[in-house]
Amino acid sequence: MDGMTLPIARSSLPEAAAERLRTLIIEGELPPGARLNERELSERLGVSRTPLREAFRMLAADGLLVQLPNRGAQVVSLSREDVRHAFEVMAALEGLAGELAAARVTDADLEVLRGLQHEMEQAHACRDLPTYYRANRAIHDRINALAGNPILTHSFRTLNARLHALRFRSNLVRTKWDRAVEEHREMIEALSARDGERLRNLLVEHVRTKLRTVLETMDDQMKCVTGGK
Amino acid sequence: MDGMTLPIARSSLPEAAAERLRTLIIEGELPPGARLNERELSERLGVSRTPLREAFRMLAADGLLVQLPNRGAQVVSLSREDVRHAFEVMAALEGLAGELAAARVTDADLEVLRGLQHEMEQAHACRDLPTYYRANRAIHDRINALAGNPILTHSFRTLNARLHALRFRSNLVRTKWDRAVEEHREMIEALSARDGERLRNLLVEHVRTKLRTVLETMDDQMKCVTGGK
DNA sequence: CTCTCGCATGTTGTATACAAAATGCAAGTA
DNA sequence: TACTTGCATTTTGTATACAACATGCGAGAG
Repeated sequence: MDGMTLPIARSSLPEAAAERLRTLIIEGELPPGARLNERELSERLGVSRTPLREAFRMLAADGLLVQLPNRGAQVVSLSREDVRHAFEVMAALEGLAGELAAARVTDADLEVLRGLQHEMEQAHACRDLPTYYRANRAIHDRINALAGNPILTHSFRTLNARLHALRFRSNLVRTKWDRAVEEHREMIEALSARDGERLRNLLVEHVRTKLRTVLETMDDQMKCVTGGK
Repeated sequence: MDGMTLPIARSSLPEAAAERLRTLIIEGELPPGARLNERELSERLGVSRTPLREAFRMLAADGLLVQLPNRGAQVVSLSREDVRHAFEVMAALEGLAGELAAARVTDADLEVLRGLQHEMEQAHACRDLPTYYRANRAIHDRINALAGNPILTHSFRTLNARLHALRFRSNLVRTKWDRAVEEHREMIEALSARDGERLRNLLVEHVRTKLRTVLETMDDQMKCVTGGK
């Protein structure tokens, strides 16, 4: 019998620990800059230091931690420049995803995307930010999946996780929010027309716009911290 | 005194081991598919299993190893599809690098690049493949560095390492070699003109051409293995 | 009073011992 | 002969002990 090869992939202890830590970082429980004490964390996660250290290595490779020799690991804290760099790469990756997706998308895929777009627009109309973000992310994820390139998807996810660690609750100015929704509509259009180049350009521009928004949010947060008094 | 903060970065044992393994893999000493016995390797590298396992995690994150729970690590072996995916992403990254580089390149940078181009053309004239490859790689590396985006550079290097593990001795057909050199000349031109878009297109096309070459080489090697008798 | 040096304490780095899982082989059965 | 089953051996996974290094504090000199 064949066809049932390589099914399981039971997660190992280091992987499980890494997954747990990833969540803690992205949820903000372990904030940027936090130092990670091995003994303390290993007790908290209920594993010994050995698998925990392997988990550290994995997260460091993902860019969520930085490890300093003999001084342990700490949660990465991104500078303005880091964010800009990450978004630049992100834009290129999303652009590629769009280009590839346009060449492979089926009518069934388009239906799903239109459904998500609809959901997103409703959330926009109701000013329901959480639902909006969920639908928004689902759309981007799906376009990426459509590209059918695991390496691309992996890079995309990794970069995304790094940026999510920032936890910018960008409380979205009306005009920008409106524009983002409009951009999404155009993206679906380009995809329907199988116009890869146009979709690429739209996505690149979309990500660049988001960068500007995020940077402004970071500035605001800076102001709150430094000039608040 | 300030300005001398964070200079050192003494390499830790796991990092050193990872670096060593990386070399062994890329040089082909550890061929694709090879299983890595922890005890044997730890003796060979003169470290214990603990740091070696951390090295494994790092290399796995780079995509040079795959780790199967309870079954150890083995050197990745790329399928045709994997190669195509890697090159697709590579093209996007190089394209981005070109675009950014064109916006930041100085006249001094251009002089260096023209020097490398000259070196490459001479190697081409002399049919000196090793020198050609070295100059070729130097040019691409430099364009990437010019982009001034560490995240981009890191992704680029990582993907490159993965592909180098293939060790395709593409014995370069004349026509393709000529064309590659010509493409490089155009790239320097676009860079001189600070034409980012053109440079991006050239680089994307350049990488796609290389993909075709590599795939053909892989096919040939396949033929040698399967149909050689 | 300030700065430096040295020690005490805590934290990370590595090796190793032990546990758990997988692998290969041989004997037994259909 | 082909296939299964169980055991011996090998290999990986985890915990822990010990060593090396970093950090912070206090005493003493300038």
